[in-house]
Amino acid sequence: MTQNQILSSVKNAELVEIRRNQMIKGAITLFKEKGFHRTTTREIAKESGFSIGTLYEYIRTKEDVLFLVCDAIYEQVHERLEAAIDLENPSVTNLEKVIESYFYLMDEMQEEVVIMYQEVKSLKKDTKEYVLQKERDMVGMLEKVIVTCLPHEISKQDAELMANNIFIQGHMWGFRRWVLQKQFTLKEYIDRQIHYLMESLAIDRTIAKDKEA
Amino acid sequence: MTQNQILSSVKNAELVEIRRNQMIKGAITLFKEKGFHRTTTREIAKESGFSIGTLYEYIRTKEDVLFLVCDAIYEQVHERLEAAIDLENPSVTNLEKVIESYFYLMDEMQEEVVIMYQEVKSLKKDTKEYVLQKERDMVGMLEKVIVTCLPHEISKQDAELMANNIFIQGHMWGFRRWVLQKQFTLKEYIDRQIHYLMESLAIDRTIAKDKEA
Amino acid sequence: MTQNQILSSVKNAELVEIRRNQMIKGAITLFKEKGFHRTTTREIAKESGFSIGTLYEYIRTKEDVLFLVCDAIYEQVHERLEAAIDLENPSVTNLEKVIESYFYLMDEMQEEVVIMYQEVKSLKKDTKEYVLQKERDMVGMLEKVIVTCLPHEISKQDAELMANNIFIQGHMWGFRRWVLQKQFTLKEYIDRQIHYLMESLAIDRTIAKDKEA
Amino acid sequence: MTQNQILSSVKNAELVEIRRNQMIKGAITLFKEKGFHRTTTREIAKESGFSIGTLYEYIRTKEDVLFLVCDAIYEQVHERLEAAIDLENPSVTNLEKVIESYFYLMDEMQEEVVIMYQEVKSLKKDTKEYVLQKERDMVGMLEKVIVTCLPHEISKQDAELMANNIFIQGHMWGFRRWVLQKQFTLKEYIDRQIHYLMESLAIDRTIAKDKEA
DNA sequence: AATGAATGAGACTTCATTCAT
DNA sequence: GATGAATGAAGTCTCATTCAT
Repeated sequence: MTQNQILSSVKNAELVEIRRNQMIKGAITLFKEKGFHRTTTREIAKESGFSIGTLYEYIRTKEDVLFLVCDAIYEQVHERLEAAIDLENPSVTNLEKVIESYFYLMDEMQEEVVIMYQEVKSLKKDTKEYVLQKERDMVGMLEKVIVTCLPHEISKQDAELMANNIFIQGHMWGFRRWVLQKQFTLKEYIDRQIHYLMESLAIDRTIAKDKEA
Repeated sequence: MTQNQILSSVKNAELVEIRRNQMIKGAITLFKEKGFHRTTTREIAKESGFSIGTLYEYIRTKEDVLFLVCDAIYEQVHERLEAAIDLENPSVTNLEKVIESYFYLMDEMQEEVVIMYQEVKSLKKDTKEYVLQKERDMVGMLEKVIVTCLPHEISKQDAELMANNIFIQGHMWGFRRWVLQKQFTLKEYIDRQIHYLMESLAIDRTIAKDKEA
Repeated sequence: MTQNQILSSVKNAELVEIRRNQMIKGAITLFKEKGFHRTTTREIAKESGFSIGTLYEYIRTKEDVLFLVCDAIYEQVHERLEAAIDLENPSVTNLEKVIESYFYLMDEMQEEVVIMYQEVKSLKKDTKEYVLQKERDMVGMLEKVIVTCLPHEISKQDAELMANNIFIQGHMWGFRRWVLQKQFTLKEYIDRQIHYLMESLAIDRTIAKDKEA
Repeated sequence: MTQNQILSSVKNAELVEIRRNQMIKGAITLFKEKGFHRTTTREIAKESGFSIGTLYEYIRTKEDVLFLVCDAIYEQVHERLEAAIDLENPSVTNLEKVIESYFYLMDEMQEEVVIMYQEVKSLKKDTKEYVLQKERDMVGMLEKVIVTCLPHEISKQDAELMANNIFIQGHMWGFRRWVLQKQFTLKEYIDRQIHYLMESLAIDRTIAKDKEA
């Protein structure tokens, strides 16, 4: 579905998926280590377990690999996030759980997140748009959870701001790890961040409670 | 002072500073556009207004330019931040003012910030350490303001967390501009972020007020 | 066998040998003309009949070419010298024949010898050691012939000295050609050098004859 | 006198000589270490104790430095050799003394000799001719000593051959030092070489003695 | 489909030489 | 006479991409 933006000379769709997944896995390993620009296509091919010739049977340019990687990363975040969200029973507790899940996920995907921060800009306009849209979707999911789970009204704008804040606080755990992970365990980090997020909604909650009353 | 880590064949220190500033200016322009890796040393020389030979009279390698750029950016942030901080008269209002100043600064330096996010990783161990230390210093300044201006006690850990949050919320305005700057004016963004930051300290403030009483 | 010290990205060993031989041939042509330092890698590639990219598929650095050339030259000398030596029937005549063959060989390889004299010093420690060892081997072969073919005893030291003298008298024909080849035909040169070499062993020979008697 | 082939913008002849001697000294130091091609003009200037600009006041091109160096080396050999030769009282002992002196000189000037072997070829036609002529002169001096000191007649050709042999046996001590200087002390080397040289003239000497009788 | 040898544009960097001060 | 900053041609090497097998 999503990978179809990238042309391949190989017709067998199943094979294309297999090879591209090998490629994504190999590329992420390398990008984590040395970044996109310092990684060569030969290295990607080798790490993926096939030859440079074969690599180019499945992509057209090196940038295609970057796109596949970015796409795969967001795809993974999307899946996991979706699985964590349950809008059937909205509640503040529920909101907290989603945020907690998201933070745990970001801990797992620290290095992938760093790749995104560093390399997305290297994508060409079109593919960049596409990847950024996926990112927006993800923030949108958080935003929806906020709006749905809060007991009181919150402006669209404020909801978006909170969603963005949560979003990057998740990333921050990864890309500022050399500072944060010295001072906090993951659990502490999550607890304090959620604590402050909830605090920042306090007054409104009071008002909301008044409304309820 | 800070540039002295990079060797130059030119002896005249004053001239070195002039040329390096030209170089930093030119490089930032180009890095904003196409990033460090896609910018060639020839382009940097040309944009700086001198020949490739002259460029290499003032640096040893291309990476030196990146270091100079990163160093200059943090230097600028440091100066401006320092100027904005007044610890003589600590008060919550004062804290708000510092945060506001910082956000305005981050608006001005959006693209520089993006460069840092994308390219710092390309620095070699030593220079990276140096640059990251400067970053830590900056967060440290925010942390100190928080501790000093809050009317109540706050744990070292929490102060650090808040400082980090503020720090990256400033960056976020720049590197997520395609989202945020569609929904917020700068003033709105600053207002809402400060609003929520203050809220998140609410309970404590109440306690503090109780103490005062 | 000997070329294996130099890494190649190309796996096919047979092809590596073919290309390297092209390269050695091309490089020797150019080194004769302008020396190692004044010859560019592009020129070597062109003279060898392939592109600069291909050149670097078979070597890592320009110095590798020099090593390959030095190695090939000594390899050739070695083979030819070995073929000329017959230790089954040691005799003074036999010794004279070996020396003669060696001088003829040095005549053929004049320019290669000049290359060695001028450029070996440019090799890095390791490869230089390797090449010099090969040279020692060659002198060792001459030394062995001397010891074996002389009818009388000769000290190890003297044998080594004679071998070294013969060795460089062979070279001298090439690197002092602008003097010697004006005054001597090759045959004359060989005759007179052998004459004097034999004379210098005269007394000993007499002693030897006495012994025999 | 000899340096006058090289143009200088500086008029003061005395100064020119001073500066050029500094230059030659500095350059030899560097050429010993890394050869002509790997030494930069900047390094030569620095080692000589003045600036690159000044260097170019006294020469026109880098090759001029090489010429000055080669010229100076032969000049020195020439002077020393001349001092050692005394044709007033020709005798075999006298010949031996000259050869001995020459070998001692070559021991002192080992590295300079290596420079000559490696770099003369880099000189342009004209200057090369000039330097080679000086070399021929030196061999000529040896030749003359041989002819004069030998008690018997020797053909012009043979005298030249012997002179050339002696000439390069002197060099050999330096450029094959890693072999010879392990096996011989300087004294041993000289003794054995002279021994064999004298032996090679043995028969003739006998004849000569007959004549005398 | 898979391979890997071949290609060459283009990157970084050096360094001999000049010339204004 | 001395200086050293400026220049840019030219060198080495890399690597994305192609294509014959």
